[in-house]
Amino acid sequence: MKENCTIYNTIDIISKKWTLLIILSIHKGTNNTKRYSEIKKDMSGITSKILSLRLKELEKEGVINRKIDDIKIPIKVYYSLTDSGKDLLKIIQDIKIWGLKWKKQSKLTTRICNRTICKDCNI
Amino acid sequence: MKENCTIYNTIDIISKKWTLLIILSIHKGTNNTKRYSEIKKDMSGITSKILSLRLKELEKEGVINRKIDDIKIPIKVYYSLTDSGKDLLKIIQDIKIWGLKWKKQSKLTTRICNRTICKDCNI
DNA sequence: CAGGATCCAAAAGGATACTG
DNA sequence: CAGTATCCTTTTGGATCCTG
Repeated sequence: MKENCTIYNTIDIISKKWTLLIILSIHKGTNNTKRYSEIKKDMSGITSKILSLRLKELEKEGVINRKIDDIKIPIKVYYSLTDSGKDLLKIIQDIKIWGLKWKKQSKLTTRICNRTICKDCNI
Repeated sequence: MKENCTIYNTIDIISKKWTLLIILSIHKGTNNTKRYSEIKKDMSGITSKILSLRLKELEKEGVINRKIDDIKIPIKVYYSLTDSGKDLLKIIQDIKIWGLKWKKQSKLTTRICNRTICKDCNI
């Protein structure tokens, strides 16, 4: 089952901690692009190790692109969503909608993101 | 971020190992209902500990219902999807579609579920 | 700036055995 | 049948320090 099930395998890709939030963060950037340090600033609590790990995984999975500008120091690295990455935004939004619909009451504060366009998530 | 983000929290609920597959398995049952042992039989590889753990989590989250029939021994326990559980099926299907669209080529055997209605997943 | 390296803590999951 | 209990392994994530 594990080896052959599309859902099982796909869940494996997208369900890791921070992953979907990272995709959202990149999506928020101008032209779907954001730099490493900007993403890190968005994710309060993430460490550089985990962030670079996730970014590597996502790049390997073809969900994001990595573009390095090392013409001048300090170098800058830009991450952007690929087409498949952009395709994930719909799923992320559906997950959000499900959460708002069914989970809003359970762990709630007024600070939770509950607008159609979320202030925190921008989705 | 962790505390207030709907997506972050919702991901936490649905991304655990086996969770979505369990939901699918229950969905496959007659009237969206399935017994513990039947679910276990569906998930090749899962242990009873993990299965009962997931079922408890999902019940607590209001995604599934648990109905016990202990009139005669051996007792039987029936699990079914709640409305919020049924609502997740759409998301699961979208995840599958995403996986089939973007991941089919990457780790592929012909045995992967790739029909509109999957033989393994029934979704 | 964008990470890599190292070490460590915690969590998650699996194997096995047992029970009302 | 539907789980528990116990023990153990693996995975994951975090803290801290370092570097081209």
